[in-house]
Amino acid sequence: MRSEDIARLAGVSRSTVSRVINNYSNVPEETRIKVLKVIEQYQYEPNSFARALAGKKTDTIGLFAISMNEKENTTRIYQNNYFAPFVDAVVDTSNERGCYVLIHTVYSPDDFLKVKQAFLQKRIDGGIIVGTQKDIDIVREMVGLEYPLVLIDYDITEIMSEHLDRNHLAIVNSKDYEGATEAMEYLISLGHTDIGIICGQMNTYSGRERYTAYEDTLKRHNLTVNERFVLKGDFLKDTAYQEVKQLLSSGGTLPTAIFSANDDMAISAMEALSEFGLTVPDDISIAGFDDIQMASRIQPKLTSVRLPIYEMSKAAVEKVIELCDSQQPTFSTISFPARLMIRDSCQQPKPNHV
Amino acid sequence: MRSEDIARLAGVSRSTVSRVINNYSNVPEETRIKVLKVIEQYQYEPNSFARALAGKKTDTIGLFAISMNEKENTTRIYQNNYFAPFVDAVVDTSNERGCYVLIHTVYSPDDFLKVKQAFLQKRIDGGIIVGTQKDIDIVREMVGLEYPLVLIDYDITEIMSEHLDRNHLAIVNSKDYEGATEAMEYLISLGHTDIGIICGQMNTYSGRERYTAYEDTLKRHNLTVNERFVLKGDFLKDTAYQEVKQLLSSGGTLPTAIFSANDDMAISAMEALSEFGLTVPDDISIAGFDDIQMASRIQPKLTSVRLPIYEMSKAAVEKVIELCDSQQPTFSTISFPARLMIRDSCQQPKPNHV
DNA sequence: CTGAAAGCGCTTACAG
DNA sequence: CTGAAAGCGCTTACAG
Repeated sequence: MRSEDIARLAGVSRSTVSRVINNYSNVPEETRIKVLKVIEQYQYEPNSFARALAGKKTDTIGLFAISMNEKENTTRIYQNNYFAPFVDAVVDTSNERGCYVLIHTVYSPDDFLKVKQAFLQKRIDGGIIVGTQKDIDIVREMVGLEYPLVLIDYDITEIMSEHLDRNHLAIVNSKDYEGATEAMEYLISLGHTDIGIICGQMNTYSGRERYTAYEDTLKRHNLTVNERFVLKGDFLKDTAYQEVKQLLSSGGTLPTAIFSANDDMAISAMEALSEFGLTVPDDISIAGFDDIQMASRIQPKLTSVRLPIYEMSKAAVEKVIELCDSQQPTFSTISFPARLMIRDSCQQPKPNHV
Repeated sequence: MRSEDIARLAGVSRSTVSRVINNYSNVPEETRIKVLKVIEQYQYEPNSFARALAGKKTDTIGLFAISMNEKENTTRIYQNNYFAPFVDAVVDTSNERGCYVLIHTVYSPDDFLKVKQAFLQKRIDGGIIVGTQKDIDIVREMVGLEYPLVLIDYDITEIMSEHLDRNHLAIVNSKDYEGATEAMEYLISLGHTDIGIICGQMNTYSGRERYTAYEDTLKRHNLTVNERFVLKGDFLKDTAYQEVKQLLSSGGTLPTAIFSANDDMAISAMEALSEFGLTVPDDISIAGFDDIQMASRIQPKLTSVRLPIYEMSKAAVEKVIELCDSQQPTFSTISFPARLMIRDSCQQPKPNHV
């Protein structure tokens, strides 16, 4: 069934069929109805490729999840508790808006070729990139392609200093610095002075922001950053687990509280602590970040900073669509608030603690 | 940059460019290299739509996740612990095979239109359908479209009796019956005789299989099915939670063990029990199904039946691709083994139990 | 081995 | 208001 068939059946030309499909105003109601009826009857759907070729949009956006250091076959990206909700929300919102979404995972720089291809082959109108380790080279290249693009969680300063703030770009961030600060202030308000951190990946915006908030808050309260308590975690469960184990078995003093740059790592830390015979929050308080589903379901319930993932994803989708539609696109930036969800994993430090 | 440009630059015709792109054998090495070099140099990518229009495949498969009864805005599908791994694995495998994947969620019958459209508009070469509540009408319609289609978790008997076993269809299942039987046998071997079940959705294949295994195993051991212990759960956390609460507060006898048709519901049940002052496994044993990530991370670690999701997804992708490629497609069926992961949530019933 | 040409199924100026 | 025609960027018989 092609538009030509519909045309014949309805007794009009392909042009007219096309006009009704594309909602042109200059077709009389009578004709429109006649054509629509035939279309309905035969369940006709215009070939999307032909439409796109002839200049229409593809009505599909790309969602690219970058996770270069998750090891193959161990941690897959959608089981990563950070990505799943984004995928969820982006697909949802796009579908609501009548857009299809093409989804692609990037585990290696090679995979990035496929992302570029998706644009070059005109498979998508625009794209959303989410994930850790988006180094500037890749972003520069993507931005250089001049297709509508939304970056989730990216350092605006970097964009600005590289003059990448083009008019087909938008950045969607969360206020990680503020959120992390809130968590730190909370820990300090409980009376903690020896506070450790499990860092995220420092080559991500959020990784850096969460760490900087940690450092700044300590300094503001005239507390020192104990290098021994600054653990590398890379946002990865395993890394965090190892690092905590190591700290525990080091024999030195321990922090009375730990702020973890994400929940996955916080939970790993709890496991490590528990295996070491330490209880949360009795012995050590732990606060996480992301407020993943599991956070409120483990024992003790994890105090964590919640990000409005759904709203962020929605904004991202709306932004790409907007960028695709507008003749006069603009560069824009939007940042969503984060908020501390206080639960059971933190309490005052034991008075007898060294 | 179009093939014509490449042709000019390489001093050949578009036909030749197309031949090297499509790996025709009858182009001399010299010419091939010459063309390839130009393509490389300009990072040319053939317009996917033009290719598709001219008869090539689209190299994209659709992944449709059906979840008609998750309520809007409460449980989103990718946070549903059953779907996330599928999405993960399907995207992974497809990408490896050089395929893009178009993903779409179906929350309502209306959404199904979009799935049909994806086929009708020729956006995809084939599709995979995963999810609960795939009723036969919809399947019949999809199969009727005559596009390569793979159904994950679908009752083969139903397909056969409806004569839907067409040659562009494949079914990928897991041995839920065997897995559930294993769990039940295990519970019985521990000494349980009063075993309850939290059912999944009975209009899904896996929901029925898991229940039937429960019933059959009890009968085989001459144990009776106590209707009071058969709880409706619909695979949903909330429903399960409510039902368990209700059973607990009913005042009647309680089962000594509960088999839950999925882990989400098992965990909800554990929450309900804990709020009621009951401990797992001391007071009541619980076994789940799916072995989601969280199963091994909660306290106590949940005994659960593991499904080889990754392998199933991979098989599904390979099957669609195979169906798309072959001129002589066949109807096929494949079923993967499930296996009980014994952890800490089950033990022998207390001797003093009524 | 290779080019000219038709065709894939649309959309959209253009002309009337 | 509407049709004929050109064009989107490919692929593939066809002919040589």
